[in-house]
Amino acid sequence: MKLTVANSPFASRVSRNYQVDDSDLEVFEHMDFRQAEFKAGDAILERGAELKQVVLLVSGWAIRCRYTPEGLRQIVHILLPGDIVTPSVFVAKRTDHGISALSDVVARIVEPREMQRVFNEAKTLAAAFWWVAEQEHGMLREQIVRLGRRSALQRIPHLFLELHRRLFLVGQATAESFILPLTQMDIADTLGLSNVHVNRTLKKLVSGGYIAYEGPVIHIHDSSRLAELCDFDLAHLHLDSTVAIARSKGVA
Amino acid sequence: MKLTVANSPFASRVSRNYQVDDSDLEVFEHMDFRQAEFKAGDAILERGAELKQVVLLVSGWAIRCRYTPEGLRQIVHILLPGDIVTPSVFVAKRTDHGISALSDVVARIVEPREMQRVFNEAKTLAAAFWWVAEQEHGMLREQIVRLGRRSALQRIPHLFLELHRRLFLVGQATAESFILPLTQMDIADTLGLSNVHVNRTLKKLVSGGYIAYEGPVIHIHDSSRLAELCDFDLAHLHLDSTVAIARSKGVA
DNA sequence: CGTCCTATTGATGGGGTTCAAGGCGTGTGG
DNA sequence: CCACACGCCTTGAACCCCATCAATAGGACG
Repeated sequence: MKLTVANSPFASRVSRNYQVDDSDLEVFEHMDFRQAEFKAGDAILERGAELKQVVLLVSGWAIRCRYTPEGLRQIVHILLPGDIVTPSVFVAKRTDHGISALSDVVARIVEPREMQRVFNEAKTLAAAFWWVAEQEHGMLREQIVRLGRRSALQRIPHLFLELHRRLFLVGQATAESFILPLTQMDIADTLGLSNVHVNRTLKKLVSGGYIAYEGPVIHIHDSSRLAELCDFDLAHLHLDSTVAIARSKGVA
Repeated sequence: MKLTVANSPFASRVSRNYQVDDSDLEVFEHMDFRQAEFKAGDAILERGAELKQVVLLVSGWAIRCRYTPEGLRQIVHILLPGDIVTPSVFVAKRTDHGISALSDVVARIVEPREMQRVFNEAKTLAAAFWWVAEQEHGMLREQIVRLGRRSALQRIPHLFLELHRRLFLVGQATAESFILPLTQMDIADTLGLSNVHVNRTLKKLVSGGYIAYEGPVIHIHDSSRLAELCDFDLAHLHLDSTVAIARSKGVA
C-alpha cells in the first residue's frame, strides 16, 4: 500500500522514520476530515483561540508566534508539511500563541472524537502522533540554545540545516537545496535578530562559500562544513523511536 | 482525603489547578515507586541516556541543559517540585539534553508499566499528567520569547515572576518572596547573558525598587509593577484545563 | 505608474561581552 | 587554628556584536 504513503506528508514522514503498520496508515488515510485552506499571512488560530479540533498541516508553511507590547514579533516555531498544528488539543483549552500561514496552506481538520477513534484502531499511529509532537519539543529546546548561546553567524545556518533536514524527511528538499519562503524579516523574528543584520550575515555566509541562494532557493554545497560552523547536530531529530511503539500499545 | 494532597507536590499542584478526583489522587499516592536522592550538582540523566522510567521531582530544583562545543552552557528549563522530569518517557528512547540537580533533590522513580496502570485506573490523573507536561511546553515557548525579544532588564524579572508563580502553586513561596537557589551564573546561563551583566542588571532592579534580596531570598514588593516592566502575562500557566478532563476519558 | 514590500548598504550608537582584579564567605588540610 | 584554595559576587575598563536610523534600489501588483 505504498500509494497511501505518498498521500499525506504526515504519513510520509512517519512511515519513513517510525515503524507504523500499513494497515494503520490505511486507517489514517480514510479518516474523516475536513480540508481547510489559508492564504499567506492568514491567521490559522489567533492567540487565545479555543482549541477544538486537531489540525494537521498538509502543504505550505506556518508559524507559531508571539508579540511583545512594543510590537516586536517572535516566531517561536516553524511548522512544515506533515506537522501537527495543534498537538495540545487534547490537553489545553486555548492556544497561548498565534498560528498563521506563512505561505499558502492546506490543512486537514479532524474532530478530536474522530482522532481518538483512529488512535484506538491504529495504535502505532497514535504512538507516531505523540512522537511527532515530541519532535517539536526537541526543536523548541534547540531553538532555546540557538537564541541563548549562538552568534548570528551560527543561528542562521543552524536554522537552515534544521529546516533542510525536516523538509528532506517529507520529500520537499533535494540533498543540497530547498525552497525557503521566509523573508529576511521572518528569519530575523525567528532568530531574535534584526532584518539588517540577517542580511549582512547572509552575505557573509555566501562570501564564505557556505551557502548560495537565488530567489527563495537555498543551496548548501557542503552541509558538514556548515554543520561544523554552527554546531548542528546531525543526529538531531533522529530520536530513536522503536521503544515507544511497544509501550504505546498499553498507554491509557 | 485532603491529607493525601499534601503528600506530594505533584498532587498538590494538580489538585489546586486541575480537577482531579480524590479517589484518583488516592491511587497516585499508593502507586508503586522507588525514591532516589541526588546531591546538588549531580547528573540525574546524562544527555543521550536511555529513558526507561518516569521520574517525578518531589523536592529540590533541577535543570535541563545543553552545552556548546565552546563550553558554553544553556539552561533550557528549570524543574521545580511537582514537575515531571521525564515527560517524554513514553515517546522517546533517549534524552536530547542533560538533566542535573541544582540543589539537593528527592525524586520518585516509577516504572512505565506501573504509571500506565495508574493512568488506566485514574483517568483524571492521566489527564493531569499530560496537562503538566503541556505547561512545560508553554514555558519553553515563553523562554524563546524571552531570549529572542526581551532585554536583560526584562528577562531577569520575567524569569523571577515565572518561578515565583510556579513555586507558589506548590506552596513553596509566600505572596511576596521565594528562595532562589540559582547562582548569578545559573541565571546567566538560563537567560543567555553573561554573569557580569546579570550582576549589574540585578543591581539596577534593586535600585529601581523592583526587587530586593538577602542571600537566596528574593522579595517582590509590587509584582504588578514588575510584571509591567517585563511584560509578564499574569494569566500565564493558567491554561484553562477543564475541557481536557472530559476529553481524556476517551483518549487512546 | 505610483505604491508597497523586500533587499541592500552606510553610519552611528548602545546593550552586552570579555578581560581583569579584588573582596567575601566557606571549607579543608597541614 | 590558621593558611590557603575555591566558588561566588562585585566593580572597572575596553571592546564588539548587533540594533537602530536612514536612504536607495528593485520587483510585484493593482
